[in-house]
Amino acid sequence: MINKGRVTIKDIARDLNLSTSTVSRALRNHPDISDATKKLVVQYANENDYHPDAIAQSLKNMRTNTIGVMVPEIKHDFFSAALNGIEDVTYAAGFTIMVCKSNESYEREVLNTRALLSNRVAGFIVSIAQNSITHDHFQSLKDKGIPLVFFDRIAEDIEASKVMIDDYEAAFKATEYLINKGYKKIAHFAGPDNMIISRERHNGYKDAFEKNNIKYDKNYVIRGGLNEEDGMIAFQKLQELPKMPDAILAVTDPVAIGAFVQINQSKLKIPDDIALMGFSNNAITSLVSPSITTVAQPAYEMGSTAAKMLLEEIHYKGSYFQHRTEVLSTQLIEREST
Amino acid sequence: MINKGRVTIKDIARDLNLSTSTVSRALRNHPDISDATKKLVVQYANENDYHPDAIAQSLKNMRTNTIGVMVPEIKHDFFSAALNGIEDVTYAAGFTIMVCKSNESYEREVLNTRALLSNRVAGFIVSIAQNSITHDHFQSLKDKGIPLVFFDRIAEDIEASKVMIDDYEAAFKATEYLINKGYKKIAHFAGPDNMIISRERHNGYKDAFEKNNIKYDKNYVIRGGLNEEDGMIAFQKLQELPKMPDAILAVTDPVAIGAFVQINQSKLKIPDDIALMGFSNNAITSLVSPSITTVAQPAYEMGSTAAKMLLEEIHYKGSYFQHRTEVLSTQLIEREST
DNA sequence: CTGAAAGCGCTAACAG
DNA sequence: CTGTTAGCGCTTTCAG
Repeated sequence: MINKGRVTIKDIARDLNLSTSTVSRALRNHPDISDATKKLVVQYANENDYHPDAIAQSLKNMRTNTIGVMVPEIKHDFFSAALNGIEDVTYAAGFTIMVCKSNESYEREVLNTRALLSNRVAGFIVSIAQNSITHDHFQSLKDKGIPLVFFDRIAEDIEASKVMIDDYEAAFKATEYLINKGYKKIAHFAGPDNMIISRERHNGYKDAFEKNNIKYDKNYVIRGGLNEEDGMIAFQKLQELPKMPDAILAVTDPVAIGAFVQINQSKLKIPDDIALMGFSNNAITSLVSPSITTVAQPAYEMGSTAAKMLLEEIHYKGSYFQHRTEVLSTQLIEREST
Repeated sequence: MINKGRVTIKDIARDLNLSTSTVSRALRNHPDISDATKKLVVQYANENDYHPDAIAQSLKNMRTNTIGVMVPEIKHDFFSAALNGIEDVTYAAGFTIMVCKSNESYEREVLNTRALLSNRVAGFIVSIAQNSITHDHFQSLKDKGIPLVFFDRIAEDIEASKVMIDDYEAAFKATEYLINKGYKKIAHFAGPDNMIISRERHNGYKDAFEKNNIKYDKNYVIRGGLNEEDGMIAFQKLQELPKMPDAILAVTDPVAIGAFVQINQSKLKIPDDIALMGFSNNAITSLVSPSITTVAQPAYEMGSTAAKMLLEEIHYKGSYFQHRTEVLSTQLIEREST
């Protein structure tokens, strides 16, 4: 056994005086093979701890049972929940996932795409990095005919399956909820302008004012990133304004948490001095005190849906796969912070 | 181009009137090849978007640049932080990770081990499932000569590299801290007895009483799992006791959070009626109110250290690799709950 | 029902 | 400096 105890089909064939093709067929339960031979081979394989070499199979079949997943971060609640959903679905389908994180960096995203490509993953599930400049690396996957599904942070300009929520509507409703609660000066901690989720949420926020005939104050829109540090920074910027708002709508829960921490370090009280609202329903928002009102985003389902759509495309036999965009529903969760 | 636009060495060789071996060597910057040929080949490869097929390389070289990672859960703070550390280190070394989760299930752990094995991962990084009965599947990896590193949830009976904290000492100090704070009846929400981290933490807890000449009350040890639901259940069991304790030491932060939620639903107040202490320093423990005292466990470092040790073993050229056990240090973080 | 042979993409002796 | 050849482990025609 040259390869450190790894039993191959060849070994079995030799020991059993059969050809490799017969062994291969017996193992895959091919109808041509007699039951006697099958039994013999399978038993021998089990006894000798034979396991097919997925690498060799992949090379031969020109396809792997691996799915490439790229997320900006692993540690964030939203993404780790989505990963959970992806893993559950792909596991059930006999696939394994290669997980890469872009760390919100364009360069790392490009390099990881290449690495996953080199590993001939059967398909990609991607949530785009905050700093992603172009989408050429994703377009080239489509050009190569590799199935690709985006979730949450999607690319509009690429024809692919997508899983998202209605960010516009969710932000609109969130803002309207605050307005109805009586808040008049509502600030928005927005995300980067190059990201669709940021833009949509910002637009929803903006339009809620219009519909309710309230003047929209540009100065109350603080632009930044999507993570906790960004929420801290945004609140600091807010404090430099001549007049503080009476509510904040954060583009994500991490941003809300960042703001939460800073607010608690100021003399302001939530919700009396300033209300706070997040976006995602991370576990933490229900546990802090006061608990934070937020928009529940079905992270696990977004992941599992993306995985299901990808598998569908991978298994699709026809010539032209019709891409869909699944829009999952959100839910406003009212808590103590508003 | 038969394989959907994928350029191979063969294609380049044909178009450039060279042999495949020359192209292969030129691409890998082999000294035998003339600079002129190298330049020609490399340029052509770039222009035509050539990327080496990692599957074919792996088959040929009998090794992949993939590392198999198995965790009980992805979503938990501790594991997602550890995954982050693993991903950063392996990415820097040019490896990609295949991530599987066992869902705390023995069967799934075994199946995943097989799947990763089939994919010929260069090595394994594992944190064992709560319900893992035997470690045969891991032993068989060692038998096959595949590098394996355990972190946090280790297997004592397997000779492999390990990354852990001194669970005994950490629990001992945590308990002693509570004792010194004046708490007399300290309950322990312990983990499953088959897990080393549970046993060690339990032993540390127990011995702290002995050293301080305090009687240890078996009834105050509630055994359960390691997750949030388990903390909830444990607290319910605790309430059935004739006399409530004045403090709880939870085996993990999720268990502490579960208890936290239940306590808040009872009439008891933290820390006046009952103190609460966790284990890991999950982000959430600092944000809830009252914030929870806990033992900081360096999750990211445990992951990155495990990855470094694994890479070391993978790259080791000698005949006998000396396994180490790295014990990372913990830190007691005092907060409002005690 | 079974076997021989070719080939997936790549690398590495071995020859020139 | 470059080419020929064989082979990694597996599947799959094609031929008996």
